Amino acid sequence: MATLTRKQRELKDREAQILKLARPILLREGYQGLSMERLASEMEYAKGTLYNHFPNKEDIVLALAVESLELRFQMMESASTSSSCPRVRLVNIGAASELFASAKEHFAIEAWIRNSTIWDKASPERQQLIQQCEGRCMGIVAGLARDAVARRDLVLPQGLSAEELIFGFWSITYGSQVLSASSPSLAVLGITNPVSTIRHHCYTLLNGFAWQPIMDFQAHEQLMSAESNRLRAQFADYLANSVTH
Amino acid sequence: MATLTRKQRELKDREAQILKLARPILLREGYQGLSMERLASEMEYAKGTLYNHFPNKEDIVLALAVESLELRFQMMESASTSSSCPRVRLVNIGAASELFASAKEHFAIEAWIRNSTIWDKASPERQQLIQQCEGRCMGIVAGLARDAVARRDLVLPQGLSAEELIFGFWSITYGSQVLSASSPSLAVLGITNPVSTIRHHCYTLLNGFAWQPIMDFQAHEQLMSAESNRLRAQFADYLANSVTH
DNA sequence: GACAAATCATGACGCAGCGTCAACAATTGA
DNA sequence: TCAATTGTTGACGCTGCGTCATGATTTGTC
Repeated sequence: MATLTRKQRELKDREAQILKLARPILLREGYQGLSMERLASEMEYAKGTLYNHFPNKEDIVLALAVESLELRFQMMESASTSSSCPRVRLVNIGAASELFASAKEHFAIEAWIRNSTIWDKASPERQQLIQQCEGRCMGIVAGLARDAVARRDLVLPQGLSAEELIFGFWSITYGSQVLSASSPSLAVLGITNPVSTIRHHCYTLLNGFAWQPIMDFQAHEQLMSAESNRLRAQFADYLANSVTH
Repeated sequence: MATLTRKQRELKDREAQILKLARPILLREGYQGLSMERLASEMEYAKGTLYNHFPNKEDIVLALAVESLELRFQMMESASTSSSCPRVRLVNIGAASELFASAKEHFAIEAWIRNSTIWDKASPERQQLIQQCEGRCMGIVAGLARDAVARRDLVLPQGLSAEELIFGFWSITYGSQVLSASSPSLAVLGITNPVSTIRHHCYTLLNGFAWQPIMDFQAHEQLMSAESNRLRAQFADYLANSVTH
């Protein structure tokens, strides 16, 4: 019977299945394209069953974001342990952030959850999970800055904490990624290669803070592309798979 | 008659009236809170009449954004002509940008239009208007950078155009503003004063590019707060009025 | 001032999509 | 074997967008 053949499919990790189905829809057709009825019918379940797993549509988006942020965290952690020199580690994290943003099916989710319409309707539990992810990411990078201070590679300017110093890099990276993704035709404005442009700014900012070892931009670029390749290989599954599927 | 008393109200600038009504709703209750029926009933018009002015709900949001960007442009222009020294002018524009972002009823609109769900459904005409505003803003700031180059206050690094140099400042400013507005509790992460933090980064970046005249952070701060006060006074009407009303 | 043409206003209607819930089915446990 | 519990279903209520036939108002013309 039809009922039986569906029952054979696991009942356990349906939540993961839902998310797996929802992610590409959200990527390809946006928030409008994702409807509970559609999700239900494509899964061959009734709508009510979905609501046994998620209290509302917004919570599905947050759940996707948790998955994505988990990936971001892993990439950042991998990048931050791939060297012993704090400045190099920070640059490597920059490469991780670039790579993450290039995977639109992950990065775009972050834009959705910063939308108050979505954030506010999701469950507090899920909201908290996201904040934890964010906190852990900040923890990695701020810790790294503190290492640099301990080693005397970096002197924090009067009035800036390690977290606040990192916030600048977070802002410029995230800001440029948002603008690149949403500003229709940066190229028309004269910005042809935003990624490389922002690399240049981060490099200048690092030198501006006199974060040792000072290097030239060539060396900076070489570090970034090397780490970028390493990460791309390490996380190929999570990046490529989810694009095609 | 009831019909007459409403007719007495101007028939001409109803579009402006609609926007005036819509803005505070959008600010206070978000995109969900803004409904065509509500807008219509609060204006004492039928829904169909609204659709004589705007093809859809999204277009209203873009129209609001055009108004806001117009204000941003004026503030930037005022800031950029309030000194003859390019570096000071750029810092003043930074103050304008801070001030603009502090007016949530304007800044929040920008977040909405970067949402593809909204952008894509709006009319091409309105989309184009927005892009023009953006272009004009970039024009001011990039022109300023070019002035600096002409005066030998600034040497563009190999591979960066004036626009690309400006893009860095745009990204860090905008990024920090988005994060401040949407990251629930930056303070928990250790960022207590994002605005002043980003001032510090911009200052460091300017020095990093060796943009003359090099100054100390004290001087930078003083410039910013002076310009901030000047702008606040000049644009008091547009900032305060729209908050209360 | 009378009448036609053009313009504008109206709100009932069709439709899509969210979330609920009473009814029903399956599973568990004794 | 028969509760009791747990899981599934889809029709239903409701909100809100955008349309359009109908009717009102204005404009233009003689």
